[in-house]
This record gives sequence, structure tokens and C-alpha cells, in this order.
Amino acid sequence: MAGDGKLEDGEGLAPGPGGAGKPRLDMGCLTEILGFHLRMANVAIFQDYQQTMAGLSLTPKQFTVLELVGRNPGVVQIDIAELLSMDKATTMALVDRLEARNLLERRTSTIDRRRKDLFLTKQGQEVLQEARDLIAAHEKRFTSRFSGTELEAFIEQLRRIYLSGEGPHGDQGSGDPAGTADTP
Amino acid sequence: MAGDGKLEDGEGLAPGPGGAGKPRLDMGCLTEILGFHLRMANVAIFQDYQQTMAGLSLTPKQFTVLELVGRNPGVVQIDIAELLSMDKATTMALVDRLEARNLLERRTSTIDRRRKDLFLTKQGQEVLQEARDLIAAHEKRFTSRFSGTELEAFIEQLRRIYLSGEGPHGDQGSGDPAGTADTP
DNA sequence: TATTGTTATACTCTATAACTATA
DNA sequence: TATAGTTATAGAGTATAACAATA
Repeated sequence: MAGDGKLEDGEGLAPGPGGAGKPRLDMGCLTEILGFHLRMANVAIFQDYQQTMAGLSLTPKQFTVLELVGRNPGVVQIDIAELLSMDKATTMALVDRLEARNLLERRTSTIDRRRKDLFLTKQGQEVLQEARDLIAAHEKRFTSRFSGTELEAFIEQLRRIYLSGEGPHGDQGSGDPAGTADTP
Repeated sequence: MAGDGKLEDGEGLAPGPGGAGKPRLDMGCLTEILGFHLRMANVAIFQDYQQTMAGLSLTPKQFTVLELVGRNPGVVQIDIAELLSMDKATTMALVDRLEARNLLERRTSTIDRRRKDLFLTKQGQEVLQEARDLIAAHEKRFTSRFSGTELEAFIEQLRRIYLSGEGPHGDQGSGDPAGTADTP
């Protein structure tokens, strides 16, 4: 049984109180789980990202949306939501925050008044460019660990993970978490 | 990992065959950003995970903690927090939820009364085993896309992302908002 | 004084549902 | 009837800060 164990406190497990180093725990089946390594990598990158973007306070998703709106002026929320597999209500809140910061604006579509076309404001364009520069440096801290061919293969493998579910299921909501939620 | 879960942001980027559905947007610099692909892959795996574990309703983080406690009986929260780069308050909440479901229990350490040793309950052991089985099938749906050597290389690359702070600096505290939150 | 656990607080994400205004 | 946006609500994750007990 796995869990009944009886290790007394300090045995082998953790470094005792005051012990300096990291805890070396038995990772069990986690070492073989692709999703586990993926999440750990995601967290590591996120933490560096956060420090990098502290000044701009743009989350990865917010940056993604700014980039999408910047590259596709007039794109509507529903398309962003689908592309990023987000709920439309979640997308709403995200866009609200960006709009509140005056980084983008909504304009009712002239051809379909239900739609609100999205455009970056001048400030949004400036912030986006700043963000791109910061992110480039941030990215380099990780990509520099790989050779050109390694990086290419790495990204191809990541795409192989997320570009497969084409036909079958419709998208689903996400849930995280986390890297951040208890969500995966 | 750390996160308890939530991460996920987009998915579905794919060029879907179904013409009608997906928007074809210019992804701009996103296509070159490692962190973006990592998040997308994370989301894809998370969504499959979510469907797989719907019956047990265990988030990836919750499963991770159960596995760690199962493999390391008596481990304390602070060590789990450090290993997974989570805040100790976040870890607290996570453990609270597992305890509320009677999957694990806290016992005050006999040698350091500040500590609470963690142990799986009998029910926790059973749920953990069920989860392991479900996850094995879930994992296979993704790992089957790679050859043995490819998978090995892939995981090594992921580890290269998150195991960098090993020698020199300690890792860093937390700071994540969620892969969750608008977190990575 | 430092550490572990804890609580309180606030913000965000996520999902669902229902409502609006258009189409 | 269907779609795009919107609002309301609920449950969860995450981070910060402060506190208690113990070392």
C-alpha cells in the first residue's frame, strides 16, 4: 500500500527543519507523465514571464489577445474565444480589462450590429510593441538552451500535441490551471 | 506545475478542415514563441485530462499531490509547495480540499510540532490507484504520437526548461498566477 | 529570529445560465 | 430560430499579508 506508510518525520524524505536544500521526494509515476513535465515547464516559463512583464502587467493571455487584435484589426470576440478555446464570457472579461486600460476598443460593426469589432488604441499599440520586446528577451533565456534544430524539433513536438484533435471533440473549455487552477 | 490547475489558455489553433468553423487569424509573433506553444499543448492535454477524470474530479495538481503523499508518507506541505513551485497558502487550500474529501489527513509531527505530516487515507489510496489507471490511458492518447526515442527527447527538453535553476540559484518562489489565472 | 501552518483578503479564471439586440 | 455580446453567479486557483505556535 502505497500510502500507509510509516515514515517518521525526518526519514529520508525531506531535509529537516532548517535544512537548506530542496526536498528530494519520490516522484512516483509523475516522472513518466508527459502532462506533468509539460505543466512544470509551463510554470517555469510563466514565472520568468511574470518577472519580465512586471512593469507592463500583461498576462500571457492578455498579450496573446493584444497580438491577435493588433495583427487582425476588427477581429471579434467570438473568434478569439474559439481560437483560444476560451468561454465567451471569459473572453468578455479579458477584453473588458484591456479596454478598461485603454489598450483596445470595441466598435459596433457596420455590417452586423451584433458584432463589436476590436481595435488597438494607440496606447495599445505602444504597449504591445514594448511587450514584444520584453518577451523576446524573456524567450531567449529559454530558447538559448537549445540548438536551432533542437528548438525546431521541440516546437514541432509541442504542435503535435495540440494540433491533433481536429475532428473529434469540439473544443471544450479549459480549466486551469495553472497552470494556475487546480486545473491541469 | 504547480499550479493547481488551471492553466490553459488557448487551443484550437489548428487549421481546421471544417471550413466553416474556425477563424483563420494571423498569429503574428505568437508562432515563434515557445511559451505560447507550451501553453497550447498544456491546454490540449488538460482538456483531454478533464474528460478523462470527470468521474473522479481530481485536477492535475490534486493528482500530483496525492501521488507525492502516497509515495512519500509523512511529507509536509512546505516541501510539496517548494517542489511544485506553489505558494504555501495555495498549497494549504489544495490540501484542505483533499482533506475535506477524506483523501488524505494531517497529523502533527511528533518531532516538530509545527509540522503536519500528510498521509493518504484508505479512500485516498483507492482514488489514487483509480486515477493512475485513468491517467495511463489518457497519457497514451498523446504519447502514442511519438516514438520511444522521440518521447524521451521530448521529455528531456521539457525538463531542460524547468530544471535550470538547479545548481546555482535556488528556484524561485512562486509567482504564478495561473497558468491559471491569466497565468500561464 | 526563523519556520510551518494558518487565516483573511483580493483578483482572476472558468463555466453555466439567462438576457439583449440583432440577424 | 440563431448568433454576438452581455450580465450574473458560483466555484476554484493564486498571491499577498499578517498571525499563531513552535523551534
